[in-house]
Amino acid sequence: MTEQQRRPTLMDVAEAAGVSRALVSIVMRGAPGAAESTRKKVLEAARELGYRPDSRARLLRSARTRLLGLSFFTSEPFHAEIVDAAYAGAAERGYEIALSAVASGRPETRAAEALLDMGCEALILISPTLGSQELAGFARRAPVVSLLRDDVGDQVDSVSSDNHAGIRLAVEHLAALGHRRIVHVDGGAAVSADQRRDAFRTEMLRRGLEPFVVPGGLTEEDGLRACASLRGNPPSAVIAFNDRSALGVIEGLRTAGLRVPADVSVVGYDDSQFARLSYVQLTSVSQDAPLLATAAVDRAVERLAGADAPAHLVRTPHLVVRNTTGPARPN
Amino acid sequence: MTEQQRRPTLMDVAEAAGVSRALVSIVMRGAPGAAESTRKKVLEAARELGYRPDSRARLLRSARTRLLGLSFFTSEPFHAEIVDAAYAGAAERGYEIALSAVASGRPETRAAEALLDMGCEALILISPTLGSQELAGFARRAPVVSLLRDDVGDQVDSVSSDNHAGIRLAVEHLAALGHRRIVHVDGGAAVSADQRRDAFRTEMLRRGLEPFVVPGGLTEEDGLRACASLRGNPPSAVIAFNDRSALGVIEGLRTAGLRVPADVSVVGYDDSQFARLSYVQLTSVSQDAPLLATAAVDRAVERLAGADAPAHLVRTPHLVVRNTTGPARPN
DNA sequence: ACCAGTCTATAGAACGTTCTAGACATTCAC
DNA sequence: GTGAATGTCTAGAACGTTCTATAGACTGGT
Repeated sequence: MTEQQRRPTLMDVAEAAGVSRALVSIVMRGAPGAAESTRKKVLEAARELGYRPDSRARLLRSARTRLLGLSFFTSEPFHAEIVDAAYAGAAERGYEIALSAVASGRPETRAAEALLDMGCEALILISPTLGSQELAGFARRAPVVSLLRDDVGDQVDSVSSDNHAGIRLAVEHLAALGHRRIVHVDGGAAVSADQRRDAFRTEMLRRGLEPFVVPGGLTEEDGLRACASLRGNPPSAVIAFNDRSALGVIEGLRTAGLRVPADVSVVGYDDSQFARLSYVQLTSVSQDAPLLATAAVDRAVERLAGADAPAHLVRTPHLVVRNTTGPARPN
Repeated sequence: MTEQQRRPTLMDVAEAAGVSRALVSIVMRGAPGAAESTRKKVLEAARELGYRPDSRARLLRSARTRLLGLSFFTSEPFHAEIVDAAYAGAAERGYEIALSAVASGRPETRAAEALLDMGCEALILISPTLGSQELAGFARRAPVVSLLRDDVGDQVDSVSSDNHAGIRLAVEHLAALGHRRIVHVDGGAAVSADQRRDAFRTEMLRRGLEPFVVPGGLTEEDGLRACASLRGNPPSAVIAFNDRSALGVIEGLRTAGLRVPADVSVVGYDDSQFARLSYVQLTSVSQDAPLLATAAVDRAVERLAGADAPAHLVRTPHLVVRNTTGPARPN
């Protein structure tokens, strides 16, 4: 049962195929320098023995590990979507992904250090909370790409979503439906809450509309609470900071006897898996995880290919219209 | 900017401290065999140079890597909670966790192979979908622990939650509140749906109650749909297969003009992060991610310590009572 | 004085790969 | 027919650790 037989090495395959270790290495890597006939022979021997290259040794020896380190938060469902897309993006460019989670007793520095220790050539950190000082420290050891956060100093690349554009899409959409009294339930002290709030003000004023902003937050409770403060003078439409908050808002409107979208339209932000699948069918601004993930991978690869200096890339979000927005009620 | 200076090695530290490589290794590992004075000296030199051990080399050379491989699905939020807890559990026992995700273009076999290639001593697979044939294949190379699934053959350990006990808790709770017409919206073809359905039947019959079962599924839509089929003869209480389905049920009841819990009580399953934080305040059966995670880690460690044969462990869930359950309406 | 035991330290092999340099054949150009 | 170029292969060093074996310096007991 527990007969842990030693796993076969290059040497074993070499002996079985009657060639040298180096040649087996060449064949396994798909590198040029082996005749087609021997290539077949070696591959056959490897298959026979159940040989798999040892990634530790491979990583240790090779000049280029072609390994991209990716850190994510276990507490953020959206990060999982990015992880998913990053695997595909990396594979396309001939890179592997090494994962490291930021978890309860495991701070971000630890997660990042672990990736470096594994031999990652570059780091992609999803919504890092580290100071730009510390980020710069990592950047001295390998290219670092910050994903979902752009105020990370000039030593670090960043790929983020255009918050202004996202809010503009939401305002545009609602304005086109005839809404005029639009309220933004903001994200409080959250990352990028300021950007979205400012964008809301700008876009509303540009259209000659008054920008009502209500303090909110990241959770359903925050949305619910914000909604309560609107009691007595309900808006025609609400743009929430994120989907979870939007859900709270919807809940609040309902308990106040208002229908969505017949009486009030609601727009979320994130287009989270939840918003998509849920019975809620939330109209939401999508940051597009796959897009962001591949952009981050691309940027990391470019830096490794010798791109001069860190850049701050911004991707444009798009609006996904579902069932929580509709024409404004004539009054 | 891109001055990638070579990272310091044991050799560099050894030279700086004026000792041998081997001694530095001993100090860095905290192994016995170094005088306290030199230990300080070496540590100081390492700190000075910013030395960090190279995990590739370390993993390659050491007999015991003390590395536990953990595979999870990016699509399952609950898995993230387990990953979180696994880090803590492993650290407590002096092990590290290596992560590998099952993602879109990345099947489970690939995730598991990668972990083995990295030198993991044991594998913990969260809700594996592999056949017991394939699982046994991995088990020949290293101890494998299946988490959240127990029908995995006799070559593989499993740690799962007692579905029968979970359902019993829910039925008990509702019965104690005076509910008699209780409906189970089941999980369709999902893993452990059968177990929960059977448990529901048994527990209801034991109490002389008729076990109504309605086909459901994993998502909010499934719950919503199931609810629609109950129209006309609403139950007094509903036990859903999971929290997401429970949410759909609640939504369905509401649109039918029924209040929760005043008119109908609803119990979910999973006690997901979502159910906890949400404004919904769902009463739910908790599988307790930390408990399951540490149990899985423990089991892996025991197997590595030489535990004879694979075992199938079952952990008991508990009920978290929140605001979606209340006394049955007298009629 | 001597041996056994303990503590500290080191040299050098080993882990399983990739890389560098070069050997040997064969082909090609002239 | 010669030199260069190309294609195939190999020996052996290297990557940065840990491990095994052993050396030397002390102790303390006889």
